[in-house]
Amino acid sequence: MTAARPRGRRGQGALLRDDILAAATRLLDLGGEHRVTLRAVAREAGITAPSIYPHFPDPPSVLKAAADAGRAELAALLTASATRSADPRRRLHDACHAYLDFATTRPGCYRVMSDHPDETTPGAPTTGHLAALIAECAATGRSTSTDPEADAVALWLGLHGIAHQRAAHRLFPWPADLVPDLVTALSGTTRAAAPNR
Amino acid sequence: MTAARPRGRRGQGALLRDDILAAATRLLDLGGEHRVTLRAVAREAGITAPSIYPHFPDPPSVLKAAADAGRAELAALLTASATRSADPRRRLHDACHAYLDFATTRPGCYRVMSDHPDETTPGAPTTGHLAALIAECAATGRSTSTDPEADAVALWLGLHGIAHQRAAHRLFPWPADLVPDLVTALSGTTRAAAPNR
DNA sequence: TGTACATCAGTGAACGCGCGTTCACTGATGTAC
DNA sequence: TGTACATCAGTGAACGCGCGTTCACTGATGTAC
Repeated sequence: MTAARPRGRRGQGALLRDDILAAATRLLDLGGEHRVTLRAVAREAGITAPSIYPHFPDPPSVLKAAADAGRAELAALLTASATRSADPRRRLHDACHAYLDFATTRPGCYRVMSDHPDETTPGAPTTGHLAALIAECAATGRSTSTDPEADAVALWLGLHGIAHQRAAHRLFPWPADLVPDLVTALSGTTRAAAPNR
Repeated sequence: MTAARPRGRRGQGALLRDDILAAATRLLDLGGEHRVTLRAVAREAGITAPSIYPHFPDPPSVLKAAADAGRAELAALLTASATRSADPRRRLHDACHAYLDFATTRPGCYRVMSDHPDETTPGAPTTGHLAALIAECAATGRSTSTDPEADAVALWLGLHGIAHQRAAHRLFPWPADLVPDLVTALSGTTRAAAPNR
């Protein structure tokens, strides 16, 4: 339980919404979805439970908002990863590692993102980024992909499989080149340029 | 709630264990893990809640037992899938479809299997089957795999990604050849013999 | 500038619910003599 | 063969807990005059 939150000033009520979301995300990454109850979130945010109602109609909508915030955060990380290399193959691998790093450092948030997905576009924001990168590789002769959109979906699903099972078996000795091999196979890129990571 | 279960005869007490497990599995596939409470399982099995204690020490152990039973069931399906074709490539694809069919028809059970995994060997029983099939393909020149164990892990993770996200987006129009393409890419088999399924 | 008032951002007590868990018990069934 | 008894497979009532949700309220802050 956090120290009591000072009462907001008039007109600043919306600030509490962010505090609630931050508290929920903290609980999520600490102990998983079942820890995110209205009362627990209120305790974590230093307020009382009824104070949540003006900002969220019910508990599921808090989780949905946390998932949406996670997707926005992941989108920013993917965008940032594209600035770290000039080689499109390298950028593709960097994006995949950014995805997996997010899943590792924010396990509860990652999980709630797949359990409360963006219903209209599964894979958002990941598949869009990956498709663009695969298309770029294909356009410059670095990938044999003829359908970057479909290959991006397959690659995303592979990454999700890795992220999800890794979270369950943190100590298991996974194959050494699991990630680069999977990325290479599913993106149709040549093995030669797999980055040394 | 099921009709009251007739009281077992003397010496038949262990039968209730199977009834409890069956009730838990039913709830699992109907509504997910959070529906599996001791009281709900007891209602579904037609008994009272305290009757569960002689058979399971606590709620998590019921879920763990359900996951173990699911793994045994999946192992049997994978074994059965290997009898349907003489072509190793075809058998590999059949095994992958058997895996995905299990995940589709038993969603709650599949999910609890990944949430309560066999801690010593992740991927059991799937990776063992897949590794043998990939090795067979490689031995007969139908796969370029040089490390069937590692490739089986990657393939399993890809299948898991598909199974897990499909469950969340049942109506999404996934790429038409998603499964055969992913299986082919991750197993190193040649595209020519992908079965028409 | 002063003052009455409306509003905003919450609080705190209370409710009913389903849960896990305990305990004493019951009644049918098998067993010892 | 008959009968007393031990045991087994459960039952049913009760407990304390955390939960979601409601309601009347409070006290600081801004606003109208």
